Amino acid sequence: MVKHALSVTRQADFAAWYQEVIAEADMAEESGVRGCMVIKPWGYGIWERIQTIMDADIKNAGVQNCYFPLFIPLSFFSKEADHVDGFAKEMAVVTHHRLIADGKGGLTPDPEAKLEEPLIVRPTSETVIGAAMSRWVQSWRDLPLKVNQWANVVRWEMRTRMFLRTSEFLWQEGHTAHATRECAMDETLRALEMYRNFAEGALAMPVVAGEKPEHERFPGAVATYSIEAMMQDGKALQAGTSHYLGTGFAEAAGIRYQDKDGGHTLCHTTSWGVSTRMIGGVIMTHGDDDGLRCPPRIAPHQIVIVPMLRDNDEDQAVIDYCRDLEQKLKGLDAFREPVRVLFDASPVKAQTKRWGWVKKGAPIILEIGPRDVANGKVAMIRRDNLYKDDGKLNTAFLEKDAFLADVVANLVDIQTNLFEQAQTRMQANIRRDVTDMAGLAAHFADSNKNAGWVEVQWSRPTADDLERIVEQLKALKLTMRNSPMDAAPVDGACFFTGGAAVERVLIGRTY
RNA sequence: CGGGGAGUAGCGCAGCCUGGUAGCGCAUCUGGUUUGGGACCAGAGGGUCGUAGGUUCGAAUCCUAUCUCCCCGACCA
Repeated sequence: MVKHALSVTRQADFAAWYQEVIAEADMAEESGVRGCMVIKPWGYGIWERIQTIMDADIKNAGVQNCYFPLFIPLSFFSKEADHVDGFAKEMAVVTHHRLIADGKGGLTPDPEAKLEEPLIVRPTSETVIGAAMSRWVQSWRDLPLKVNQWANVVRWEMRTRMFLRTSEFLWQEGHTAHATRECAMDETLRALEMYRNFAEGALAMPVVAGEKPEHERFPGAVATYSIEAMMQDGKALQAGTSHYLGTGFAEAAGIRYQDKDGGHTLCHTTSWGVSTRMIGGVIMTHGDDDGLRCPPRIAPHQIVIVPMLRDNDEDQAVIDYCRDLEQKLKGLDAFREPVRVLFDASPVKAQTKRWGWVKKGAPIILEIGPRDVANGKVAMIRRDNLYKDDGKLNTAFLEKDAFLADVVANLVDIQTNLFEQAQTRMQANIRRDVTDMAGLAAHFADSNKNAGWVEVQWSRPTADDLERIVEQLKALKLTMRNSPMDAAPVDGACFFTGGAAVERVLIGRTY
């Protein structure tokens, strides 16, 4: 029987396990403000890694970073009707600009300082950026216009969960304007592919990229695409979205260009984003009963050196040996970046440090004691392979030089291993042999097991027909996730209507 | 936003029913003995009991309001 670092297992209570990982890995904590969290150094460090890698991808695609205001005038926001319908219910509104004493020792908004026009706190920035684009775009020579911002946004959520759905969250939002529908669609799909590659390559999180059904679209979008990841409990997590917005936002904001013939034409716009939600996805994709397993590419520290100090004369030799290792490791490159190594010299017991780094998910933990110094060895723990078959810690005692020669390959192997484990699990849990609603209900009947997703063929009905289907699925607590880009061609009848199928769609439970 | 549960030391909890100025385990600090699967012994420090009102001679305890968290539902780019 293996003794695990966490008190709750995934099997026993997945939701409680998820919260314990966040607490024990010291990633985030409650803030006292409803739905808002404090992101602590280990959690924020992972976010910084996500930013670093994705920011390079974004710039590589010819997109430039900007910053737009947190506050949006209500009148800007009101311009696109569908957009308003989608977001109005969850908006934070600023109505005053000054506080005065309330006479009871506290403060209250000064009624004299009411804003003439309320400001909303951005839930997304299509409207302000659209206003800027309308100034920036004059001629066909100004297109395409591609900007991105890293920012916080606020959506007044009724029910929140750390990283997965918080009232305030951090994200990047890319916004582009193009001359034609084709160019805008290319950009929408480019962003989607960028996200797929990032999720799979950097987060080691397999995803299905596809188009959202009509009723799951972003408010105001003509087409919405997503990457969907499967968590260890089988639920889907929408981990990134990309929208083709047509000309609706351009019309609302007045984004027009003068073409070569002198005519004024509306632009086609896109927007796309990923958020701190991805961190929740990493936890639920790679975490185990000992905490997080952080993929090396996004681990703030890829290798942590823990000295086994004993408050005696041997300590200095151990410290020197560790420092030497630290310097040699820092000179190496993995994934085309310098290796990130931490020598954890904090005045804490070695065993406590070890389990702390296990829970945080540091990919490689080195334990260095006097015996290693004397023998020229290191004791290495790989976080993706923590235990031996007998349940004991799988510590490898390696010659220092051999360790240094293999360490980059080990990091790459951990990254690959985490991806393959998740990939195998996802593929094993997508079923394609469910043929009717009764079968679907039966498949998802036991909510305790990982039911995964079911892929069906459908005719993509609209209006009332679609609504009826959505209601049927809702009764089973199911939703349509997306229609995979790389699904097999259709070869049968619609799962719901019996008509001719036009595409495949994934059905599952969701976060 | 509806239903349910909870908020007492850094963490996990008891005390509340039956009001009398707060306790346990872990963690922390000091000293000693230890040390490669989360050490042991001894001593010590730490809490306006979520917040604000009310009842009372007296409130963690009773009443009211409110904030935050968790679960279920509705909602959800």
